[in-house]
Amino acid sequence: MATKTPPPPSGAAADASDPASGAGGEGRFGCAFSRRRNRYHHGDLAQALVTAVRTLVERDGVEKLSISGACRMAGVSSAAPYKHFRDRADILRALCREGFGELREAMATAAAAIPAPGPDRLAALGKAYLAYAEANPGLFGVMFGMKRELHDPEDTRTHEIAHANMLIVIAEVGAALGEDPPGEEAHRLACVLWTFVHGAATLTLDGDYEAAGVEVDTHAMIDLAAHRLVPAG
Amino acid sequence: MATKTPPPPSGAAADASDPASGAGGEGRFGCAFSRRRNRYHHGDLAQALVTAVRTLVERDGVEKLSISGACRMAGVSSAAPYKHFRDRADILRALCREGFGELREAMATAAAAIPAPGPDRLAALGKAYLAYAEANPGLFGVMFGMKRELHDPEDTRTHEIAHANMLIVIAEVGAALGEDPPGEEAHRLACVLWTFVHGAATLTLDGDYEAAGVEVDTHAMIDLAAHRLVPAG
DNA sequence: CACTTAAGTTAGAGCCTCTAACTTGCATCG
DNA sequence: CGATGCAAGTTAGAGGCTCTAACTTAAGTG
Repeated sequence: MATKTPPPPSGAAADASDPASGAGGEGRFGCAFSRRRNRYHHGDLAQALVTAVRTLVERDGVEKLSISGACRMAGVSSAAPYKHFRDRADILRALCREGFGELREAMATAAAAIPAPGPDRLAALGKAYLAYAEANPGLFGVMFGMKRELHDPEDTRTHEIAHANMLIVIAEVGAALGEDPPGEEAHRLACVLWTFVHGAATLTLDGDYEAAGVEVDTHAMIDLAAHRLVPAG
Repeated sequence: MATKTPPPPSGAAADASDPASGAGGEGRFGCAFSRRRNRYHHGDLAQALVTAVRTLVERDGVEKLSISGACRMAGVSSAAPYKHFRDRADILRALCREGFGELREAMATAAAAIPAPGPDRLAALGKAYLAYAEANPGLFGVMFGMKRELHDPEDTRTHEIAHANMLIVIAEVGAALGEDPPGEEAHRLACVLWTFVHGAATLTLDGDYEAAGVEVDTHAMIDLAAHRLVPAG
C-alpha cells in the first residue's frame, strides 16, 4: 500500500526473464501466451491459461502442475485466473473439454479412413483413442484421472462432450452388428470395447505393463479384442 | 527456543481433541493409531502413518490427501514422518505395497473357490480385482493412478509385488489354455484380460461410465470377456 | 467527459512439504 | 550403575500453492 510502485504500465511484462521454472524456452510460444504487447489487458487470458496448463502438464506431469506456474508462463499474477475461473478445478475442466473435442475428432477421422463398418473400423477407433492418449499423456490423465476431483454436477457441458464421444463408438458398433439404430447389444458391446481400449491406454501411460514386467503389443491386442468381442454379423 | 514449553511428557497426547479435520470419529481406531499411551516414542509410527494415510485417502479422496493430516490423525508432528520415510512419495509407496499384497490375496482366494481352471476361474479372478478396486477406491487410485509420481527405479520391492500379481493371472490363463508352463499365448491373453478388467475398474471408480451416460453391468462384461477372449481349450 | 465495470494488480491468510537444529529416552558398554 | 550415543520425537521456519480482499487501470457508454 504505502510503498506501492505503480505497476509497469507499458514495459514488456511478459519477457521470458522468469520462465515458468523450467527449461527456459518460453517467450516464443504462439501468440496465445505472450499477452498482446504493451497492453494491460491480456486479450484472451482464459485460453492462454488453459494452453499454459496444458503445456505444463505435458512437460512436468499432472502431479507437478500448479496454476501459479501457468500464470508465470502466461505472464500474469497468480490471482489473475480467478477473474475467469471459479477455481483450479474449473481451469482443468476447460482443458478437459478441449481434450474431449480433440479426441472425438481423432476418432471420427480414424473411423472415416476405413471404408466399411465392422471390426476393422472398430479397431481403428480404438487405436485412435490409444494414440491420442499416448500423444497427450498429461492431458489424458487430467481428462480421465481426475474425475472425482473435477466432478461438478452443474457442469453439463463437459458431460455432453464426453457423451458425444461415446455415441461415436455406439454408432460404429451398431453398424458393425447391422443394428440401425444401434440397440441394446450395440450399447453393451460399445462399453466393452471402450473398457478394453481405455484399460490399454491407462496401463500404458501409467507404466503399469512395465512395472508388472510384461511386454505388450497394444495394437495387436486391440485387433484381437475388436474381432473376438464383436460377433461377426 | 526461548519460550519452549517442555513437550507433555506424560499427557494423553493422542486425545481425539483435534481429529484430523474431519468427522470427529478418531481416537478409537485400532491401536495402530493411538501411540502407545504415555510414551514419547510411538512404537510403530511408520505403519501408523500408512494406516492413517489409507484412512484419509478413502475418506476424502486422493486429491485431498495430505501427510500433515495423517500426522494429526496419528498424533505426531508433521515433521515426524521424515524420520521413517524419505518423502511423501515414499509413504505412498509403502501403502501401495500393502495394497498389492492384499490384491494378490484376494485374487488367489477367488481363484481357489472355482474348482477347475478355465474361463469361469478367469472371470472370478477379474471380479475379485474389480471388487477390490470398488472396496478400496482411494487406495486403488494410489496404486495405479500415481505411477509417474511414485516411480522410483531403485524401488525393487514394489515392482516385485506387482509382478507377483501378474504371475497369478498368467498361471491361470496358462491352465485354462492347457499350457504348462504358461507360454507366449498365455502371457498375451493374460495381458488382454488384465487390460480389460483394469479398464472396467478405472472407468467405474472414476465415474466415467456415468459421465458418458451409459449403464453397464461390469460382472456380465467380465464374464463375456473371459469367455470370448480365451479360446476354448 | 463522467461513470461503470471487466480484468488486471499487490498483499496476505492458511495449508502443504520438507529441512535444520534441538531434545528425549532407550540401550548399551565400560 | 552411571555415562554416553543414537533413533525418533519436537519446534521453527522457508518456500510454494490456492484463493480472497481490496485496490487500480483501461475501455466502453450515455
